[in-house]
Amino acid sequence: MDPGLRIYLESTLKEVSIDCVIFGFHAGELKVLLLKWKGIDGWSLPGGRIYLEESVNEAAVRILQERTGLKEIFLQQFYTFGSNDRYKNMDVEALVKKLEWAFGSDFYDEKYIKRNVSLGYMALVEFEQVVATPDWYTDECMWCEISAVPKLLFDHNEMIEVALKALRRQLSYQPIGYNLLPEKFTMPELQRLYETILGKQLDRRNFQKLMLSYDILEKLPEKRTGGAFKAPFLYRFDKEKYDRAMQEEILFAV
Amino acid sequence: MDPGLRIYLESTLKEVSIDCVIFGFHAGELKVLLLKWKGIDGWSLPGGRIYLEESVNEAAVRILQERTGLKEIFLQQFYTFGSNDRYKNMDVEALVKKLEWAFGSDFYDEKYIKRNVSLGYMALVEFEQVVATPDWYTDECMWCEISAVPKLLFDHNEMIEVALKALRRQLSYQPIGYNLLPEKFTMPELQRLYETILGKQLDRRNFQKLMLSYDILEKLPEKRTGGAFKAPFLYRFDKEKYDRAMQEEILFAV
DNA sequence: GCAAAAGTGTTAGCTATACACCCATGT
DNA sequence: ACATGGGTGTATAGCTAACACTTTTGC
Repeated sequence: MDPGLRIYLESTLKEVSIDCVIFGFHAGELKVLLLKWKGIDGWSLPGGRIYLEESVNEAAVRILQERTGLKEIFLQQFYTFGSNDRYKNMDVEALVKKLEWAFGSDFYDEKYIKRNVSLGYMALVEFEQVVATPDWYTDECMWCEISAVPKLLFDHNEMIEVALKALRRQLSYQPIGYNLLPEKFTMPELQRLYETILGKQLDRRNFQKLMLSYDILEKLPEKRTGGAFKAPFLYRFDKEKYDRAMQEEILFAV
Repeated sequence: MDPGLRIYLESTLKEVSIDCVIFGFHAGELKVLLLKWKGIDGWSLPGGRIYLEESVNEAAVRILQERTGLKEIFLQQFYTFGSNDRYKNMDVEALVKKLEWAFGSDFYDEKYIKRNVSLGYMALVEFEQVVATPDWYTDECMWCEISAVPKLLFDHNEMIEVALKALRRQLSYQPIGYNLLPEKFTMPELQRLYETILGKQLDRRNFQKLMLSYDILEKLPEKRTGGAFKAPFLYRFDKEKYDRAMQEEILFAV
């Protein structure tokens, strides 16, 4: 086994790890970041382990930074997955063989694979700013449309489902967008984001009225030029008011 | 150390454990179940460890049953606490000494106390049905009004805060009451429950209208007699409709 | 000029809220 | 009888939801 990997395995918690559902928004589509495992034909969510001396939230921030290069972004726990049959839909024997082949015969250990509690974190990131980087286990990154996620390793498909549900729920009591959109964005872009997350169409006029009524947007004098058709106005979040709305959990009835 | 306790410690996960905020409702007050530790003068939330072969949700159900005698009740994860400074407000040295004195000098082990991730579960229970039972560590149970919780061991005060916040949030998109109230209850009792959780007064007529509009209540021909004053009607939840409302997460704008 | 997207206001229906009087029961 | 709590309906304000035409721009 790679000595670096060994040190990592031995200086981190064994029974608990973190998996991240990293949501990005691009070309009118909600996407998640996936990693392809070395040596086996399987994709998974980015994840990682917790060093003994860091908090789980710190670990999540670190893992996110390692995979995306981003710091100080929206990142929160959404569920902790602790089934003892988290691998029930997989051919565990075959997977273990492949893992041993790829990572060395001492990689597989009951305590690393049989019984692991995963803390699910979800992150909202600006797609354009992400520099996706694989980890020890993986050698390829991919942004995948939420509606076209392939069968993933472990219970990661379920994790995405649960994260999406949590995200939708969150949309009803907190504003979303600060971390998913670039600094300046147009109202139609914001609307597309909401529509994508909620999975339903919204009325343009009502959406605009609603968003403006929350008093967290600043209309800029500029417009987004260069696109085809009529140039839309640009907006920016008023960070202070946005944060206050986050705190207060004002009802966002969309 | 007690041999039973030793077996328990050794057949359970070491880095992860469960703490339960068990909410009950009695005499118009929201209460939580607390346990008093043996040998030391400290109270904590009921908690427990996870056997290697059970899922964390199964463990939570088991722990709840061990402490309250109840099964099949409302129980769900609300947050996972994984700070590495979860004991920062405590005199850890002194606590450890007391624990060793109470449980044997081999009780304390870095891996059991220094770095432990706690899965916070909250339960809603019918106060009257609970037969509170202490565990290995404790010898006394107490229902404590939510507004009068003493300084607890570990970070358990914070846990109650977070649980209460989650409960309030939940109230806005799911009905609550099935597990907190006896089978038959009056509208004023239900209202008191909501008022207690939300921490604010509600209008009687509007509350009744709202609750009835959700179509999850069944009005019974009986009344609650025996009390002073006019006898109120009894209601019962229509379990099927109630469960559907839980599933659908209909907006409960209270 | 035409197709596609963006800007903008009004109205109707509904829901949330505020509010008061009578009734039943125990003391 | 009176004090206390429970039962019930209505009117108003505010919000949600539905809806269409004009403007801009690239082709």
